[in-house]
Amino acid sequence: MGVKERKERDRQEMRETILQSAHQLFVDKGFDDVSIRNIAEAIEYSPATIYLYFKDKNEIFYALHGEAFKKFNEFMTDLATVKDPFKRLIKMGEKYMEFTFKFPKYYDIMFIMQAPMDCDKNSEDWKEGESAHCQLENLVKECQLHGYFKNKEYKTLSFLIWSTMHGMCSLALRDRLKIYEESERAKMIDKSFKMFKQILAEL
Amino acid sequence: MGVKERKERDRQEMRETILQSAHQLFVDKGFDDVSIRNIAEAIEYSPATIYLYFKDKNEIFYALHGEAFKKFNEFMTDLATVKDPFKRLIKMGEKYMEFTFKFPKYYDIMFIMQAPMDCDKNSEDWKEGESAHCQLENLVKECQLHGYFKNKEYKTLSFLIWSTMHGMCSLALRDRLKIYEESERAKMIDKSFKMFKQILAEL
DNA sequence: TTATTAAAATGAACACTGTTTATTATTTTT
DNA sequence: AAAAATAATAAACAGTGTTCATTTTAATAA
Repeated sequence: MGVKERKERDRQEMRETILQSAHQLFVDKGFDDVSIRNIAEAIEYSPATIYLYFKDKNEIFYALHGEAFKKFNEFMTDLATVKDPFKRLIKMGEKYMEFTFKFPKYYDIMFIMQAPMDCDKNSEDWKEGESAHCQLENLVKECQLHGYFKNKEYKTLSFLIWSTMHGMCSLALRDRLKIYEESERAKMIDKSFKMFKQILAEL
Repeated sequence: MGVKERKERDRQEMRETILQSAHQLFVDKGFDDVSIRNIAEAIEYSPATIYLYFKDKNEIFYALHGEAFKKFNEFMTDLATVKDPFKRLIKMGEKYMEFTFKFPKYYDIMFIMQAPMDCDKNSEDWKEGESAHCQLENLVKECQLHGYFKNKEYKTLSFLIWSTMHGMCSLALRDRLKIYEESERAKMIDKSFKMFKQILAEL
């Protein structure tokens, strides 16, 4: 009598359906510009039904947040092909930027959006995020084994690197480069990243 | 017959009143959590009246955006007391962080918030922002005159410095330091900034 | 001072938003 | 086939930014 099991499967399926629609709408328009009614319409259910599967809009946020990090980690997998750890670190930076500008709504939900971040640190969704950060820290550590970053605490340096990358990306994403001529904006990011690479190399 | 002049004065006064209330509410609750009706109630006028003085909520955003930068520049004035340009740059970083955590809603509106940034680059409000950035660039240039940052393009380096500071501050403000233990979070920023200073000094 | 004109303020509405609840429709169990 | 449990919904609530026809207030002209 696997009726309970089937019910649970149906439930998960419905959650998945909702999340898929939410996801699609979200990537196009961003979290704030997608309403529960939009999602409901897309899956051809009433708005109230959504609330049978998700506590509120924020719970959908968490799920998408988790998905975004999953996508991010997948995006980073081919780093493994680069043998030299320092080169891999640089490649990681390049891919970080690529991800940012290819999936701006993801980046937003991952690192910028104000959202009740008082979530369960033990949840599935959160692990993907921790994994991403762990990868950076391990890579910095590995660099140290190869003679880079001497007399630098790897945790602190990792955060500093992340901050720098995030700073550039988020300023660009949130249109704070208007101080520069339009033609220079993209170049600014490039040159800045180049200089950053150089600084890291000489560290 | 200075009636037209007085009318214009009244108009500006009303704009000021609205802005002051908006400002107060905004600093407490943040832009998104302040409604036109809130502002209207505070100044004891009907919501529709606001629209006689501001095109929409975004125009109020612009004004507050400008005010924030003004406040920021004022906050930075006492940098002048530091003679050595490099020390002044470091002090600037310290004050940048101090401003961020003292006036988080300001920082938000200045550097993080998604808002139609397709504004008039020639407006009053914008100039304060440009001035702030100009100060950084000039300071970096001055450092170069004193032997710092050799073979580095000052514009690019300025942006890189800004990015790093913004990265640290905005990640903290938007609660993205949950990967670290609660007790370590504040220290992380401190240590990270310390390392940044060291790197800059050796550049 | 009164009538006319111009300006300012508003109440009410529109089309949205997230969310809750009482009601109805569908399944499962007895 | 009847009763119980589950799922889905329509309708409502309280809120949002914004617009517009109407009314109130102030300035000008007769």
